[in-house]
Amino acid sequence: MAQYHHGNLRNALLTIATELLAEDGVHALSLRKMAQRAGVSHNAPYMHFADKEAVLAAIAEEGFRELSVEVESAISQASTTRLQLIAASTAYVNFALNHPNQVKLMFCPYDEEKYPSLIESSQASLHLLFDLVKIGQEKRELISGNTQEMTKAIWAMAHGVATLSIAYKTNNLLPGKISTEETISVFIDCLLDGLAA
Amino acid sequence: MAQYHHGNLRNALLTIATELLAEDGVHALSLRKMAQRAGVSHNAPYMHFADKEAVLAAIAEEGFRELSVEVESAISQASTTRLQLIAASTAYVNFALNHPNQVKLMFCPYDEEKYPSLIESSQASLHLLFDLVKIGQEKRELISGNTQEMTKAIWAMAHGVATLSIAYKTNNLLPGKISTEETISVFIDCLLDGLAA
DNA sequence: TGTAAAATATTGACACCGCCAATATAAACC
DNA sequence: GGTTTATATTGGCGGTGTCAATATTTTACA
Repeated sequence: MAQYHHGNLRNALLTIATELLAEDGVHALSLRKMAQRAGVSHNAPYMHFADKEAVLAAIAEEGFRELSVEVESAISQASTTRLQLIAASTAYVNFALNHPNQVKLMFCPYDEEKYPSLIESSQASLHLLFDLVKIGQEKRELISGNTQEMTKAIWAMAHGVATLSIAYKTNNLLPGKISTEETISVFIDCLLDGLAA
Repeated sequence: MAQYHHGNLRNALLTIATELLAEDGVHALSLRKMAQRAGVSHNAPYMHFADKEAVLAAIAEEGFRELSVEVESAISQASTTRLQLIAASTAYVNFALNHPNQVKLMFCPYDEEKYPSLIESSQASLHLLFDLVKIGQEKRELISGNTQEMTKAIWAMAHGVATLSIAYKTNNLLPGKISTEETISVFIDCLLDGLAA
């Protein structure tokens, strides 16, 4: 028998929302459809989310958490700084390719005061890369320089590959190359070794 | 007196749509509001656009055209390849900061068969950068190597800075630096000179 | 020039949406 | 046990994309 109180509606809604998002994009994600799939009334979600944007922010936050897990795992399986940077960036891009609609939500402008935990989890993701660069510098595998600027240069490159890969998913970003790792490897090598003659 | 036939409704709608998009984001862009502002009935837009997506694709296409103009102009005002790359990337990022919602539409996945002219204009934008790299190689200011891969590495970096700047507009991507050009200059130098020790 | 055809715009409708208000039910607390 | 609080429901409002049918204007051709 159906109980009046769902028990764990917030989590159930988030799971459903993430599914809807992955299946048909953000335009197909509606509070009413979420409620219907969860077997509750069309207004039940408003007990757990202030509005639709709050749902999107929660999905984005969860995305940063999952991204951090994958990037951290990838880093731990590589030895040199160069290989770690390739591994981390590959994980970043693969995550984007596996969750394109979620990643789009992750990099939308949100009100920081409304969603402080979102900012927190996004900064945690970036911090993984920062530590990588810092250790690389200490190991003398990277040039000494402003760690933060170097981190953001690498981040920008990985993020650019990720977002462009999403936009041009059908035709590979780098024709001829097959895997994400090969593609990323080329770009990270460019960044580490430089393009100037 | 108001005429039954508008005369140039398609262009008028596109102008209005671009305004609505810039003002309040894609969620505030509705066919009905466009029609209302243009002074036509709520179904008149369907004479000129198959559906809402077609409007978004048209806005994206126009965006690539404007981007090309600005990037080309920036390139022509710089001398060395390094300065041209900085100028082009700065123009790219500034365009993104000036038209954030439009840029988001420009880098969504579209059906290539539905919007062939959109693909065309986007490739034209990328070609500007490709030519820049190729000439840089010929002038021996860039290393010899796969021109396409190098182009896309630079593109990815510029695009990453652009999209991250949009997402984190409020707090500058690079605290301490002020202008976009300074920020970009740092990153392009990273890419040209390399980060490996 | 007159008329048929095509292009353009309108009215009306439907299902869906986010969100608000009022109400009902269940749980928690003392 | 009774009150307070959290949770969920019903009902409704204005807005949205899109379809169908209709009306008007322009174009094209005889």
